[in-house]
Amino acid sequence: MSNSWRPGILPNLGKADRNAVTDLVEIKTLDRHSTIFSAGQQPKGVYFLETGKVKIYALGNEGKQQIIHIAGPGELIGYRAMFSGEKYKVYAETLEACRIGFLSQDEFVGLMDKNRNLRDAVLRELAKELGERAVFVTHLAQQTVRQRLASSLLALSELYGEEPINLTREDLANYVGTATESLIRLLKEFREEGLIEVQTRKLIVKERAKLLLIIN
Amino acid sequence: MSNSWRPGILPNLGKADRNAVTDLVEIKTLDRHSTIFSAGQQPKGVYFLETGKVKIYALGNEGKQQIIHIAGPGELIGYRAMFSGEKYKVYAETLEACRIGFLSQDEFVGLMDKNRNLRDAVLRELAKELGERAVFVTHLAQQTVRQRLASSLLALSELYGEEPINLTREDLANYVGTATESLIRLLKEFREEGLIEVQTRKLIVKERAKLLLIIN
DNA sequence: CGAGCGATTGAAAAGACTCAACCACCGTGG
DNA sequence: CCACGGTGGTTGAGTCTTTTCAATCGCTCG
Repeated sequence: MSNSWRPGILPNLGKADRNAVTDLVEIKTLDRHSTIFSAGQQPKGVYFLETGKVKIYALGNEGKQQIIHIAGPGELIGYRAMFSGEKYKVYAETLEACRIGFLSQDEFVGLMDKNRNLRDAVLRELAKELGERAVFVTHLAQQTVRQRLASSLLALSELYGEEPINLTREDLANYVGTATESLIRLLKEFREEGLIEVQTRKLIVKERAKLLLIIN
Repeated sequence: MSNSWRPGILPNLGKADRNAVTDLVEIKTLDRHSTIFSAGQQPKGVYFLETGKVKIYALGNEGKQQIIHIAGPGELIGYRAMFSGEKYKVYAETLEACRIGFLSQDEFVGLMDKNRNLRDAVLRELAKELGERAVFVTHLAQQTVRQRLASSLLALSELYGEEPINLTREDLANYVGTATESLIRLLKEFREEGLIEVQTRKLIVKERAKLLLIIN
């Protein structure tokens, strides 16, 4: 039970266990704006995102996207619906060119049967995400858009690491859960307050501490 | 892969598998307003709710509760944090007198090791809840309070079955994710529109179809 | 009977959204 | 090489939902 649990299933496995999964996939390259799967489809297996970023989003009644998660390199994608035996409730679409592999349900479940570490990692990941989502629900319900943008920028800067955050205003708005125009106005405020640096599409978090203060 | 998957882990197991779990617990009675566990505590096992209702909630920054889930008879509670190896992120508190049993982590994990059905049911339940929560996030972000109240009333009327929904205005507001006063005003509207019947604490859904229409 | 919690109402303020218009950048095709 | 079209970004104004604050009510329980 170490504290350094990283996002995703695979990053927390040892090299051998991880390779047991990744050796089975054939990596293909996908362009930006490619759909990996769509809501309503029956899951056939899981996807391994080797490089790139993928947005996972649900569609609201008026067709507005709610981005639930942005997956990064090393993550498995699409396992939730597979395990629940349901159809996908969300869409997965590449945000940039990605290298992605596929593993059929039979193969993956076969590995899980043989490999207790993998089984535990899957269980643990599902449980962890469920907890995160409880917190997320609370934030969404109780925090102002300003606070949520601060949270989002911090989370995204983790994901993007050294690179600047690179999302359209609309995607960012759909991630934060607000209107595009509201997001733009707040970005402007944050820039004027020196919290972030903005180069059109590229955002750089400058003052983590102050963003944390906004969240409070 | 039947379609009639019911909420919770145990209700979807066969009688034998279910009893393997419930036979190990010693049922105790808890009064209304009893705390089962609190955020920050280290999980020691799981709880089996034989009868009664339990609210699961997170606390926001200003101390406001966000009710994530209301558990009913037959449900297991508290497994998420146990599986993720984290401390509880949420609180569990009885909404009425309850009969509850406890099963230690070792006992439960031991059962899972021996019983594939239980293992699968746990996995499936976690995956299912995770999907539900994605939909919930989308609703919270995109729907009006009025729409969310309609959804909530429908969900709660499932849980309460024949009996009227029995929650304080504050709990209901914290479930919907709104201010108590806003909730009260909307309840009044719904009552005037004949959608529900209100007897102080007891709510009865009268017009399911019209509530669905509000959600759209 | 009084305390206190839960429920209710009114009025005002605030936060966020919508709509509409306009700008800016970029790749394309003439 | 430049005009064109389109997508994405920005701004302003007005509206509306929802929250907040303050006050009142009413029931229940010791």
